[in-house]
Amino acid sequence: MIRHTLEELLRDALSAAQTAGDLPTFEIPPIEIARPPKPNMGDYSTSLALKLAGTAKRAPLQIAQSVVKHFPAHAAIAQVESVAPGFVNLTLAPAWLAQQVNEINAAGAQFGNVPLGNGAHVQIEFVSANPTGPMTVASARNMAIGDTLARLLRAANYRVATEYYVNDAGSQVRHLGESIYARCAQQRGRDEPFPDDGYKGEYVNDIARAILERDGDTYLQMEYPAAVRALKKIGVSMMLEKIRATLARAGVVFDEWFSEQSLYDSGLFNTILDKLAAKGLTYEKDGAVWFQATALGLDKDAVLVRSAQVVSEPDERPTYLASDLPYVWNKLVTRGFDRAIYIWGADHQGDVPRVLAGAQALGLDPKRVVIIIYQLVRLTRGGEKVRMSKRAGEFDTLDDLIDDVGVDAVRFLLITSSADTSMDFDLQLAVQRSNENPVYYVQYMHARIAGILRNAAEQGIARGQADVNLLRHPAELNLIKQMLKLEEIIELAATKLEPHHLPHYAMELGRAFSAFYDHCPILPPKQTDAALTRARLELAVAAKTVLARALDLVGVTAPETM
RNA sequence: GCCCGCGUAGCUCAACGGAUAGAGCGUUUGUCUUCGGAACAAAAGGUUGGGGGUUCGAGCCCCUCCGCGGGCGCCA
Repeated sequence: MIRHTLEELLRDALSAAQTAGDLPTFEIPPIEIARPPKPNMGDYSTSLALKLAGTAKRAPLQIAQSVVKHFPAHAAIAQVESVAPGFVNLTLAPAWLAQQVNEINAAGAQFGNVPLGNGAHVQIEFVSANPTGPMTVASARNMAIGDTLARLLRAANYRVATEYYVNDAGSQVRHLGESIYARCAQQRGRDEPFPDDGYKGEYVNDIARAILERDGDTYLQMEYPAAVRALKKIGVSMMLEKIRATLARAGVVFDEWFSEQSLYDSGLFNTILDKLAAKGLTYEKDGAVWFQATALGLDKDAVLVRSAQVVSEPDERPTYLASDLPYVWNKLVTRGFDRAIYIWGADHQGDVPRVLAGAQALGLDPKRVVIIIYQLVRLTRGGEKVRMSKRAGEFDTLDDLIDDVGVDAVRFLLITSSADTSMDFDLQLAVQRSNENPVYYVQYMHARIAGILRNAAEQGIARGQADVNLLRHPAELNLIKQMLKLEEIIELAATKLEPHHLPHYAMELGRAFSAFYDHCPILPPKQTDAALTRARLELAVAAKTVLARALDLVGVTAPETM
């Protein structure tokens, strides 16, 4: 990556200046490179001279001048200059830039990959919505962030496993089973009361109907608790199928669907309790089992297993935290992931310290646990706040949103702002706004290139024997620079786990192509120079590849026609 | 009350502690007898919520107010 090359060259320059006595001897800190605000300031810049002024005991500008003086010659660099108050600006060489078109085309779909992760094994767990109803739009941001992150980390040389944590233990899924039972009975004409905590959505009726159709009255003839247990299992698996289908529409496929219940069935839950107890980090109080989180610096202790007085069902006594602890152990020890990444909404931020403390209590390095908190999307419809309650049956499904707005627009929109930003999302506006979503601009540029390539083929223009050195127009060089930036964006986004940089980059790249397209005719009859046609076709092919990659990383399609 | 996040152009949002704070949409104007006009070029639009502080340099870091969202239970 050119950026890293420049860092090394700057380091060499500093070191050479020290050897020559132009600068005093001091330890050279990590070199940070930025992009200057204006094009006439070059392509890259560094403020290292400003930062070194103290340690080097020289005026910033003087340090910058020394760096320029000792900067090694390099084919990629056309100009190095110092500028007040102490910046060093670097300009890339046109000949080198033009050559990069061949490099990009040689790399093809691999272009943009960076070695960052060194093959480390990372798990990303996301969505993990309760399997008690269809996916709602409330899960959309979680899904978009998690899946884009997975794609990004793969591009950054991590081994990535994606996982959906299925909350199939506890009272919520029991309520689902009870709701299905009630609907089955009602559909058979029985006067069965609907449970207070039941799920009132119409989809429960659909499930009941399907079950009656398939299995007849089997479950209605069973003892109630056994029937609920059976219907719960069937309901969960049917909901998961529905959720899986919705996710597939959105371009999201999970490597693993991990059952919460399995943590209890396997005995791992008890093992973890024993481990904590052995360290003296649990105690009993009022019939409940507590985790002594205060011993790890937290404000208060947390309940792991509720008392019989509070929760009658023994299976439902463990809290969320109780399963989070064996789960993190399972991730980091049983399965040996180097890092476990969680994507949680801001409504779970309070659980973060407890899980990290729990990991630490179990002797795991908390740095291997990364919990990304995203701010909740504020859903409105025509300015009115939308309430989301699966239990009351009031919610907007993700399927409906995809029907109305389209997968590409939804994903692009949701990933454009950083996880820390509370987004406003108006379901009514989203439909109208779909045509002005920037995603279409980027896709259009891709389709446009595809159209040009089709035209070229029709005109019998074959690729090959192109001399990319003919590419010297500012719009051509700028487009190449933007394409090269993909590597930096992937490295940045993967390092900081911030997928929102991708859509902004895609727009920037689209603009660069559009400007090139407007200023530089490619095909006859507009372009009469056959050699230039071939060179520009190479550039167009490269641009198409990079645009497609940028879109794919966000999970957006790159259409050949629109 | 305490904890976390956020307050940037009319709207939705960007901006490794760096240079004159940028995009999209919207508004206004222009370009082109369209290699795909879902385009390009330009303009208007800002005291980065207020006030202090640190720094050569602050939208970004610290303090403090105000506002918004979320969390603070043997709920899940």
